[in-house]
Amino acid sequence: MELVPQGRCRWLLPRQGQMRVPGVVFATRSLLPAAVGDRSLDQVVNVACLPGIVDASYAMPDVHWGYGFPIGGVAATDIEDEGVVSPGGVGFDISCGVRLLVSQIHRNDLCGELGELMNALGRMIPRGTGPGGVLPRCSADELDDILVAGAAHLVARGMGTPDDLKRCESGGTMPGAGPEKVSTRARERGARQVGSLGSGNHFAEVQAVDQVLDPATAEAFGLRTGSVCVLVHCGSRGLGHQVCTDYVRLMDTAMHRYGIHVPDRQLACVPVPSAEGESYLAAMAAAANYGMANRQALTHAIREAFAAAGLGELVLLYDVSHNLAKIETHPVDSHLRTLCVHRKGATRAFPPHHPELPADLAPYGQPVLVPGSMGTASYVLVGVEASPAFHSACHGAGRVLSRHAAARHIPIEKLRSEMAAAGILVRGASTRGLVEEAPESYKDVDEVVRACHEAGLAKPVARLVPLGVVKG
DNA sequence: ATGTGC
Repeated sequence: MELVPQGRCRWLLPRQGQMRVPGVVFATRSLLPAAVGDRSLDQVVNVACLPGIVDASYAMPDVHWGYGFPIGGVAATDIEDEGVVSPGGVGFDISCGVRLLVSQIHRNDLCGELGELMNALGRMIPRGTGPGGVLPRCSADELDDILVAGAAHLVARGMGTPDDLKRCESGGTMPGAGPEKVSTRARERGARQVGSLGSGNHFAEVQAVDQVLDPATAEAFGLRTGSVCVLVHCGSRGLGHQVCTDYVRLMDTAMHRYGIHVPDRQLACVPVPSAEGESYLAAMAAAANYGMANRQALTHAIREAFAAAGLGELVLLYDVSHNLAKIETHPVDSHLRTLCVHRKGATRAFPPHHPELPADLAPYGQPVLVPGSMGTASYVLVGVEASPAFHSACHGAGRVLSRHAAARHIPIEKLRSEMAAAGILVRGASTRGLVEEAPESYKDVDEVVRACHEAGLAKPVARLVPLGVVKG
C-alpha cells in the first residue's frame, strides 16, 4: 500500500479505484507498521468509497482493525449530497466512552487507604458480561426516561448533580433519541445493566496525575501533580450492541434499494435523510443516552465508595464518547456543510470557544480523555483550533495483539508480578481478561499521544498513572 | 465490544 509522507505525523493514501476521497493516517513512523500489518488501512481505503464522504477517510494514531470501519477511524458525509450513515462507522459499543472524576486529595494522603478503597470499589462496581447493575432492574418507563434523557435522568433521581451534566458531552442528553426505534430485544438486554462496566478493556481506575504538561489548562481542569482521579471507561452494554446488530441487518438489505454499493458488506449504510437512516440515528442517540446514564450510575457508586472511605468529593471533569455519529457543521473546501461525522474509536476534540462547551471550560477547549491500557498511563488532552479530521483525536493506546494472540503469548505469572511490582492493585479481573488486556497487547500510549500532538489533533494537558484498577 | 455463534 502506497503511503505518501505529508508533513509531521501525516501520511496520505492516494485515491485509487472506487475511492471518492483519499485516506489520511496520523502516525509517527514507528506506529505505522502496526497499522499496515493488521489490514486496518485497507479499511481506511474502503471507507473512502462511501457515498457522500468528504475531505478524507481518516485514521487516528491508535488505528486498528475493526468491523467494517477501522477502530480509530473518522469519516464525515455530507447529508445534503448523498451522505450516508453506517452503523459500522459507530461500532457495536455505541457511545462507549470515558469520564474523569477529580478528587481534592493528593496521592500521598491515600497510601494507607488505597487497599480499602479498592476493596470498596470492587464490591460496589458491577462488572463482567451478563446482567447486573447499580440500578438492579429498570421498569419500561424508567428505561424510556434513560433512553430519552441519558445522564440527566439519573441526576433527576438523585444520582449526581446538575454540575455533572454541564460536564457531559451534549449536557448528558443526546438530542433526537427515539426509544421506539430500539428493539424489544435491545431493551430487554439493557433493562438489567444500567450502571455496569461490562468486560474487555472497560474499567474504573484510581489514578494520580503524574505530569502536568499544560499548567494553565491543567489548573482550569482541577488537575495538579499528585491529584487523585478516577477514570471510568464503559459503554452501552448489551443494549447498544443489539441496536448495532439490528441496524446492520436492516441496512444490509435496505441499501440496495438506494442503489448503494460498498466494497465490504460490513460497511452497510443508507442515506442520512432516509427512513432507515433516521431510525438508526434515533436508536443510536437512545443508546448514547444509555451509555452516559451508565457512566453516571457508576459515578454514583464510586462517589459512595469514596465517601465511605472518608476521601471526600469527586468532581466530574468531562464525559465524552469515542463511538458515535453526530450531525455537525464543518467547513469543507471553505464552505460550511452539515455533516454526519462518524467517530469510531476516536474522540471528539472541540477547540476553545466552541458553543457546545460549558462556559468555564470554553476558554481552554474540550477535555479529550485518553485511557491507556491496563497498568500504563492515561492522558487528558484538550481540543485545539485548526485541528484536521473534523476536530477528532485518538481514543486510547490501540490494540496490537488480538485477544487470542495475547492469551497465547503472555504468561500470566509475569503480568501479575509486573502489576504487583508497580504497586498497582487489581480487583475483579479474570486471569484470561487480565492477559487479554496486558500492556503488551497495546501500542505505547505515550507514542500515540505524541502523534496526536504533532499532527495537530489535540494538545496534551496531563499524564495520569494507575494506582488501582477494577477490571470489567 | 457482546447473554464471546445463527
